[in-house]
Amino acid sequence: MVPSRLTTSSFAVLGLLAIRPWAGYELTQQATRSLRFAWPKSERLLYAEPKKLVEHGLVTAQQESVGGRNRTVYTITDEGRDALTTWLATTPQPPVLEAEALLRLLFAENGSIDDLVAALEDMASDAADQYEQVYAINAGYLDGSHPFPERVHLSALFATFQLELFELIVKWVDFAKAEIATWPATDGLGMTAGTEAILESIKQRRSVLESSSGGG
Amino acid sequence: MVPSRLTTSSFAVLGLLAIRPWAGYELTQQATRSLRFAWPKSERLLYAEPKKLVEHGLVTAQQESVGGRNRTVYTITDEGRDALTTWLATTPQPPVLEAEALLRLLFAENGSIDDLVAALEDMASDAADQYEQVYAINAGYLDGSHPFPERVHLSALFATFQLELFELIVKWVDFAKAEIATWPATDGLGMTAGTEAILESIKQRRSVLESSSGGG
DNA sequence: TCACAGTACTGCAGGATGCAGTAAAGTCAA
DNA sequence: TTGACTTTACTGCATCCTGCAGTACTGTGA
Repeated sequence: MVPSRLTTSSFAVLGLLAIRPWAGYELTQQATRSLRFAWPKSERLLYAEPKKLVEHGLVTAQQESVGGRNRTVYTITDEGRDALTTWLATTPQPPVLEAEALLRLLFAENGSIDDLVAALEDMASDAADQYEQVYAINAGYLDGSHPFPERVHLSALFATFQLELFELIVKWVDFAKAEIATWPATDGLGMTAGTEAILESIKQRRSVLESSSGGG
Repeated sequence: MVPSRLTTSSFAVLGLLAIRPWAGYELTQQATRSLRFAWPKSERLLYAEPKKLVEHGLVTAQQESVGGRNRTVYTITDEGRDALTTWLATTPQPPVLEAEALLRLLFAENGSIDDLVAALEDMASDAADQYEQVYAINAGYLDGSHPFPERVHLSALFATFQLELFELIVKWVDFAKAEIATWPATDGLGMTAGTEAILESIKQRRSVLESSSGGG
């Protein structure tokens, strides 16, 4: 049978296997914890990916007996390391954000002010929790407690992105709540003074990107 | 046959239909354009959703002949409006970010510095393009050119989130590039002076959320 | 008139998710 | 030591969702 094709998720798992060998279960735990904010995937998929990698010869599987119980430990092969390196030289997919709370903002005119505020507060609360988690983990790394100390330069840089993102969400929700507090209703408002001010401030904002390296 | 269950994507389409009736094709265009940054879904799904909504009685379908060609126009029902309002009172799913470029940062030790920088620049370039698009559309709304002027208060508020997010990405990539420029290689660096400084600054950051409304 | 872009979809293979289920081992308390 | 509960260690299946190819007709400019 022809093996199914390798996806970004395959390389996500392969990347973990490049750090050290993992059992299937460990892999799902590790991936949901450490990749949650860059490449969030279901446990079910994470169990399936290493099998696909074995079919492609990028990984080998060993049955192990720990305390009389079986588990499968996966180890990356030289071909696997090559495939990972090759993949890193390709172009990544653009980032994708899925935010149900923002969808509710766009359609807020069909619900109450309270519903809208509650949805945004949920988003902020999730972000605040995630901020706490990332903060707690990374602040701890200063004492050398990183599970793979030689990789801390990568984790730390990634953490700055996560924290800035969660901070942005929390702060934006505060801003949005202040604006919504001036609304008498969710529907039919159109160009209020507040909206005009927001659109004017957008127009002023422009310059921030011009000084940057952006270019496409 | 039992109709398949309504998903968040169903309500996304229902939300568009609450604004005005749309043909299937228009709906896919409108959804990919206006929901791209809150709820990005495939054209294929967007064609299927209104049919599901019809099965549930939330929408009606009319065959139309425009210039001898057929198309199906969908119109929301009263039940549809009720369902939308009910949905808006429920709790939203937490936001999800999928960023392949960040995955490449986490596994960068398996590739070159240039590969890593290129991946991050791709992400920044995508974000800069999206910034331009959102900027252009929203700056134009000041002259009253919004296709649904009574909804501009919602679009404008949403736009502030998008612009801040894209700006964050572009600026963070600049920061990350500056840090990476100090690296002699991608692998085995561990706790460099730069990494220590980053982790220290994370520790100092903490206070920013404490003044906010966050709380879960 | 002919190519090409836009309108207006459908079918299908296969990737991804959620949930339920299986089963054995560890953990804690009555 | 027995029983309840959690953790380890997965698999199967229905359904969801995506990407791609394909169909077919209309409008536009050269």
